[in-house]
Amino acid sequence: MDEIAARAGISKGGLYLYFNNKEEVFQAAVGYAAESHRSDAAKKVREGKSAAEKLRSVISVHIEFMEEKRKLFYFMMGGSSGPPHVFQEKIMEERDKFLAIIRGILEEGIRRKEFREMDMEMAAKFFFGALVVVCGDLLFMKEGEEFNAAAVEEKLMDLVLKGFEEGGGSA
Amino acid sequence: MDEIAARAGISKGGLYLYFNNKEEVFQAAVGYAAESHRSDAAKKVREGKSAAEKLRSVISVHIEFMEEKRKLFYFMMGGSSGPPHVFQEKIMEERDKFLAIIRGILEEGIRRKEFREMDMEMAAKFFFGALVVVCGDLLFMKEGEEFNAAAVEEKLMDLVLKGFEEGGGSA
Amino acid sequence: MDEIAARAGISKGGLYLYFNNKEEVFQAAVGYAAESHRSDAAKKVREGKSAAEKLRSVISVHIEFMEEKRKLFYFMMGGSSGPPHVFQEKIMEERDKFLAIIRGILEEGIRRKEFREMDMEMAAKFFFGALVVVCGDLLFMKEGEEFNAAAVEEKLMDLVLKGFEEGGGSA
Amino acid sequence: MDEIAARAGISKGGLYLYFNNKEEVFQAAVGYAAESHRSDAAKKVREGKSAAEKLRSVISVHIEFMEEKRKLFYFMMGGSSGPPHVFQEKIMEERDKFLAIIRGILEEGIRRKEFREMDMEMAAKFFFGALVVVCGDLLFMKEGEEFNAAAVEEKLMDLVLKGFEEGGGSA
DNA sequence: GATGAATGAGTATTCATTCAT
DNA sequence: TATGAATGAATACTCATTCAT
Repeated sequence: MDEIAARAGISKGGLYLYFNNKEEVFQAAVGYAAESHRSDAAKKVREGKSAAEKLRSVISVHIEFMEEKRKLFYFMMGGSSGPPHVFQEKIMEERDKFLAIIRGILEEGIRRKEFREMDMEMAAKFFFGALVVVCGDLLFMKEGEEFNAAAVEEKLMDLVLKGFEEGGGSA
Repeated sequence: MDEIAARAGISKGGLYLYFNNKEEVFQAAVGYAAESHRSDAAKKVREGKSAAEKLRSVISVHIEFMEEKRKLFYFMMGGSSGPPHVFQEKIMEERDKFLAIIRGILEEGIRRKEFREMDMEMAAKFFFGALVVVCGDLLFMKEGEEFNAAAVEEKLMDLVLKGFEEGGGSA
Repeated sequence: MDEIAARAGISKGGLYLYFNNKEEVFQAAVGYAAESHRSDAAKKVREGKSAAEKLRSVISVHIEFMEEKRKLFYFMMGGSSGPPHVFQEKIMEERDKFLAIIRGILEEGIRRKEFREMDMEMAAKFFFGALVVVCGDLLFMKEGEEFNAAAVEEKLMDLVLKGFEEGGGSA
Repeated sequence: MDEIAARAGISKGGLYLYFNNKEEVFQAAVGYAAESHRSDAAKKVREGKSAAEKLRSVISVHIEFMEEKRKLFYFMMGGSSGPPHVFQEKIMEERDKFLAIIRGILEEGIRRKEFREMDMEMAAKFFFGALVVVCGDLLFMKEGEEFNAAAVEEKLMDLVLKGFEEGGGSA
């Protein structure tokens, strides 16, 4: 809390005027970041024409998020005090809201026959997991290193849409 | 450390005969688990005929791992004290070794024309992320709930191989 | 201080316009309560004909005080922060003034041959202690419970005047 | 806790090996002191022939206690953390056990016709209050001052047995 | 004068680490 | 070798006090 207060530019006691304990600070930080992430995603998704285009928007928003929010990410991992209360309930809660956005896109894609029939619950997690791990590298970039967002976006979409298999639909 | 010593059936002081500090205990635990995970995976992978079959083996081994090692997983997440020392370097290190196995399978698949050309670095992370998040639910299963491993395996493989797109090669 | 200010109907900062610190607030509160207690006692004592009647007045005023000033009493016991600054000097100071009133009654009683010769310093404390502890129960009365003031007064006076011994002067 | 640990000659952490929190330290200290006080009193009381002699024993034991346990008394008044949880429940609890001893003596005295009929509950508090306040002075004695225990004992017993009234049984 | 947001010294509690036995 | 009692640095939280408005 000392450090958080210092970074926030207020006193330790001041933190407690707005939050009752560290858990609440944590939740507020996670909640705020997740909400802005989702609203960024939702906005860009709305602009997409096809479901595929929308998925691509989610990817690009996530990449931006990872580029900007490194610090917050570290805080989220350091987490609130004590054991990982069921793996940081707040994080899981926000994750689930994010998964809902993805599921929405999948539903639309299936309706439009852009995507094939599939277990959407799982497919959403599939996409989310792939996205998070692939973009996770952004947290470990050194000063000089480059991260070609456009290329990552392209390749990720390709894998998501066509899978690994040779002779897929793209042929 | 009290709890770790108790579970290990030795004294707290005894722990320090074998490890210099908590970080080392953590690293040993993670290292051991990851190694056995990898060797289980490697063994089963060797039995697979096709690259696809091998990827499927990775999935089934991971599911077993998650079912058996819940406790360890919590420990890994609770982690050593303090902030995510560069996101738990040891975990990342072991992850990278695991990614290497996956990359190996991908290479083979591409060579055999089973899989198409792709950025293997990214594809490995893609597969790994999807696998981890989809199987992460196993950590939150309640006593009574069921987890149909065979079905999960099936669906995951299908998504990995053919992607989301309608009219893929499976048709 | 937050709570005190709130109860006083002014702002926390305002408290510091009238008092320099919490200790002074405490002293003022104790002083005020003690003074009004003493003046109530003194007035009723003046109306008493005999010394015994006057002692009885002290008892009845104290009972009223305890009934009305519970809250204040808790505050006095919670006290200012830290260790009992020589057992709350202010409280002792006010106690001593109260003891003086009792001593005055005893003197009068002895002069009038109502009371026998005795160490008045001690006798005053004797009376005061008995009074405070017996009436202390008032602080712990539950909502429904009854406290028969008249009966308490009667019994206390009887003990004070005649003591425990069988075959005392009342016979 | 820092200070308590220092005085006890152990480390702050060490305190927590034996007590779970400050409240428990407080209770243990009060409990221990009260128990030894009561057992001292009980022992000396057993030696007394008459009920009066027994009451006198209680007085003399209490005087010794006050002389020896000043420090503890200060601690008890500084109390555990927070507000006077219903006036320090533990203290009240121990006080009640002490009152029971006094009541026992009173019962015996009444049975033997040494004492007259009276409300023993109240009489016990009466005696206890008088005793505590009269002997409370011991806490404030300066270095040079004298406290004549025998004289205090004598006078207190006289007041308790015969009361204030002129022409009592002592005549 | 009056306010209440902001401060930071102070305190109870935890837990990785040590060391006498 | 093995133990576990003891340590003390670290940390979340409180609350009397201040001061810009």
